[in-house]
Amino acid sequence: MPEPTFSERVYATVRRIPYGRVVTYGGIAALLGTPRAARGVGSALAALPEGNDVPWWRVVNGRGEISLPHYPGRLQRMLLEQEGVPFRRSGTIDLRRFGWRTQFWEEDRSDVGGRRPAREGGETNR
DNA sequence: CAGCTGACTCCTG
DNA sequence: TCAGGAGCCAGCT
Repeated sequence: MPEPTFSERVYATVRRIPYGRVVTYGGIAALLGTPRAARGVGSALAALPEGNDVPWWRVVNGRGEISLPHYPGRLQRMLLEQEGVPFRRSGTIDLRRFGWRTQFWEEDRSDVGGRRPAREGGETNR
């Protein structure tokens, strides 16, 4: 296992999320060093097999809500509430209180979400 | 190797 | 607060 795939690294990171905490897709991507790969994180989790040891339910979107519109039984919400993570009436989670390492990327999100860091000089680095 | 798709995120009106 | 549009990534066809 010389070069773990992106998905492998995603799973490894998700396994480190503490019980009762949640992380956003973009947050996982940022921890992996690729803050713009939030979509890739979603794809990786979507490919998870049934019997896995990855707490995928602790991953939510940037607005603190479940990103599984077509998943039956509200399973993710049930599991989170079971861990003590409360949902507001609007169906969102307070990431400021339950987000793991949330304040870390609150300091600088200029790289998150498909947006590139400004680079006004217009200078071609080479 | 080109083209699509999607458990994403951000900006603007 | 909500809808529309655009950008970025990994995995599949």
